[in-house]
Amino acid sequence: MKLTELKAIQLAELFSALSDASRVRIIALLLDGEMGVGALAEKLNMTESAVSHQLRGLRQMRFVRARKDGRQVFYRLDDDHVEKLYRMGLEHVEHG
Amino acid sequence: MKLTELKAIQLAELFSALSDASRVRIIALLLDGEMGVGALAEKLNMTESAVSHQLRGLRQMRFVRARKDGRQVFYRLDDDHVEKLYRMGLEHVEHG
DNA sequence: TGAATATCTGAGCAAGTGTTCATATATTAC
DNA sequence: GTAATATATGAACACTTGCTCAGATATTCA
Repeated sequence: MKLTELKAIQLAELFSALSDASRVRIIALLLDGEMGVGALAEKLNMTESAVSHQLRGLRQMRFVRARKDGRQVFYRLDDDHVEKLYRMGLEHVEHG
Repeated sequence: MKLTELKAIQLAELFSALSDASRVRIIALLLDGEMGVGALAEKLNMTESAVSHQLRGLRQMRFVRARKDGRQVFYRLDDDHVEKLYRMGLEHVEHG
């Protein structure tokens, strides 16, 4: 399988986005629909700052998308690729 | 989507295995069949030591499997889940 | 306007990661 | 046995990462 160095780096970056338990849990919550930063923080038992930092990374990777409503910012998954990756990983973990 | 903390960690570990360009390139090479450490090192332009260190991680994650023949050790992908993850990631990178 | 709320941001730091280098182990050939 | 080859391993080090903390920005409400 031929693979350019650039694509290897892009692939690594893609998987890096899911290589942290906090981010995985954020994705898992967003699978059920959009959620604000505060609600995420409460569910995850993390500070809002920590969640916001992680969301920034996920946003830059185009894993999540933000929608602002008043002073709240609601996040949701950007496309269904993320969900596919997540489900395939879960399958591997559960009966691999 | 309910997700236990344990599974979040396991998922993160799974994706961590693919979160480095060197490992991604190793996987890409092994998609074409088994290969020895020296051959991998040459193709990847890495030291054999560095490759060996990475292979250990991939082995512990059950991503690759080793077969010893004389003084050479041939590595191959352990199952097809890895390939599926890889291809799905590539798809996302190429037309995401 | 000012206070309260929701989120974002930058600095700092402890912990983790990937490499190199030197050395150890294992196997083959002599 | 010794020498040569192939891989593995541990320590050290630079670099990255994810958090906390303090403070900035943006929006709503009185």
